[in-house]
Amino acid sequence: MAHSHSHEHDLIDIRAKLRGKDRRITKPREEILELLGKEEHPVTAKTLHEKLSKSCDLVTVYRSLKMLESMHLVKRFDFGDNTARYELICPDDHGHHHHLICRECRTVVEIEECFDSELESKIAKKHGFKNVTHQLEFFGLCSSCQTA
Amino acid sequence: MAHSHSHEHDLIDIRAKLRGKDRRITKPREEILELLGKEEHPVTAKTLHEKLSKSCDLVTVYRSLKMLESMHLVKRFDFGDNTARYELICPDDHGHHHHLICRECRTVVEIEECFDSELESKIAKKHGFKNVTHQLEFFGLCSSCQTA
DNA sequence: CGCATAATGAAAAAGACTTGCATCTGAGTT
DNA sequence: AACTCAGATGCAAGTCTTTTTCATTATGCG
Repeated sequence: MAHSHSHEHDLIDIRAKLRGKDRRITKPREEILELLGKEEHPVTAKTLHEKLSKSCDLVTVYRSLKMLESMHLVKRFDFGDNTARYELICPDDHGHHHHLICRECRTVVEIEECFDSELESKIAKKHGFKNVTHQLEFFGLCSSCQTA
Repeated sequence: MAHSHSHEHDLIDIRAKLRGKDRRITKPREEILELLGKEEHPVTAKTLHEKLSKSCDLVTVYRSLKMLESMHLVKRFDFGDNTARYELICPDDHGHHHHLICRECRTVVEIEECFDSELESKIAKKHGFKNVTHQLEFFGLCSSCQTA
């Protein structure tokens, strides 16, 4: 899936958003955002920290991700292995897409398909909820792992 | 959602399944299954252990849940708080249903609705995956928390 | 430039889950 | 009913992810 467009624009947006909330633009945060922009799939804090070549503490990675999530700049995913993964929310899909994960080798495929949104509003209405979103992930056996 | 039917039958089934796999029916396991049968919503190992009035070690709860999951007798859910929750798979829905969780107070509502299964087979086919399942949870603000 | 306050690093803690190992027990066999 | 042994348990300790505390540093507004 495409994170391949120019990021300069996004970065400016993000800076503006941070300033507006009394948040500072620091080196760790810039590096984290830059790295996230290059990732194809959701990454764990630990992986991110390793790729950052330890230029900041792992704690800072955790803190930054949490903060960025609260500002809706990144999105958290759960692949069922007790480890949070994060992706930069890209304007294309408003951060809304899903994944298909191989139960065996953990390969991840980005999925743009989703069910009709009226299902969600129906459910929201039925139970008196507002602001309903969903987390949807698919799990299966990828072609390589089927034979093995 | 209904876990309200007779459990005797289920329990017999379960015993048979366990025996067939060289698994033993022990007091902790019986109690865990019985308790799970009474739960309305997925529960964490810790909660289960507390309700078990500590009649067995927490480790045994973890081990049992893992084992029962591998035998497809219970299902694991992720509500995005780094803690696994488990539900007894009831034959009614083949263990397939979803939840609507309040982001604020963490109230859980069981949801029977789901998208058309052809979406899943379409995705499986498109990426050469087999045996595809999905995890789907809805998050929102329940009526009480909207006003607060 | 200076200052208030947000962010960071380091260490420690918290929390969920797992593992090692000695002991115990379920359940098939005699 | 006793025998046997693999599977199950308890307890202690360990791992892994994430959070907290607190002293120190640094961003960015005035």
